[in-house]
Amino acid sequence: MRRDVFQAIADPTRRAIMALIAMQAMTPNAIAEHFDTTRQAVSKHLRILTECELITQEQQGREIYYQLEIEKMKEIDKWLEQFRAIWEKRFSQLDQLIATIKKQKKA
Amino acid sequence: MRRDVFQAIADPTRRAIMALIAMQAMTPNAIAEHFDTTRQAVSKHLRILTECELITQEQQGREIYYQLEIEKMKEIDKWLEQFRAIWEKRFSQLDQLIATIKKQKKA
DNA sequence: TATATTTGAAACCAATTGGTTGCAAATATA
DNA sequence: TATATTTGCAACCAATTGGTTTCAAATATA
Repeated sequence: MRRDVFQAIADPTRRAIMALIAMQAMTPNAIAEHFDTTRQAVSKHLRILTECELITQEQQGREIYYQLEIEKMKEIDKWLEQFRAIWEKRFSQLDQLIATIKKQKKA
Repeated sequence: MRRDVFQAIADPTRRAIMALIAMQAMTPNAIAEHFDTTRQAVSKHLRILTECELITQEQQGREIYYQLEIEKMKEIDKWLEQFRAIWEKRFSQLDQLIATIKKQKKA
C-alpha cells in the first residue's frame, strides 16, 4: 500500500481535516461533526493521515486527540522548492526585462 | 470526475513527469523513454495533467511538445501558506524562547 | 502515392479508494 | 456492577485508478 503525503493530501476531506486540526487538537467525534460523512469514514481518513505521519494522537482517558504534525508538511514544501526555484528565476528575468526597457526609455 | 492539482500530484510517475519537463518541453515518446511503463500509460498521465492545467501542449508538425505550467504550481504553494504561517509562528516563538534563556543566563 | 512515425482515444482489467455497517475493546458514569 | 460513550478494526461494496491492448487520425518520408 502506497502511503505518502502526496497521496494523503489528494483527498479534499483529508485536507479539510488537516486545516481543522492545524490550530488545535480534536477528537474524532468532534472532527466528524464538521463533515457530512460518518464518524467511521473520518476515522479511516485519520488512520491514513497517521500512517503517513501527517498527524499524531494523544490519548486522554477514552478520548483521543489528533493534532497536525506541521513538520511533516515541510516535505511538500521541500518538493515544491525545485519548481519555486524556476518561477523565481523567471520572475527575476522579467524584472531584468523591465529594467532594460526602462533604461531604453531613458536613453 | 474529480480533477485538481492535489489529485494530479498524488501519483509518483506524474510528479516525475512534471520534474522532467519543468526545464524543457518534451514529446510523449521522449517522456515515456524515461519510465518503465508504456507510452500509452504516460499519455494518460499527460491527459490528466492537461485536464487540471498543470501542463500545456504545443503542436509542431506531428509532434506535440508538453511543458509544465509553472504558474499552476502556485496553487499548491498557496494552499501550503496557511500551514507555513503556523510553522513560522512556532519558529519565532522558539526564537523568543532562546532569547529569553540567553537573557536569563546573562542576569 | 504507399509506408512509417507520432499521437490520442476507446475498451477492457485488476487493484485501490472512499464509503458503509457491524462489532469489540476500553474507559467513564449511574 | 451495569450501562453509556468513545473509539478502532474488519468485512463488504460501488466507483475510481493506473495500466494494457487495439485502433484510427494526422503528419512526415520513401
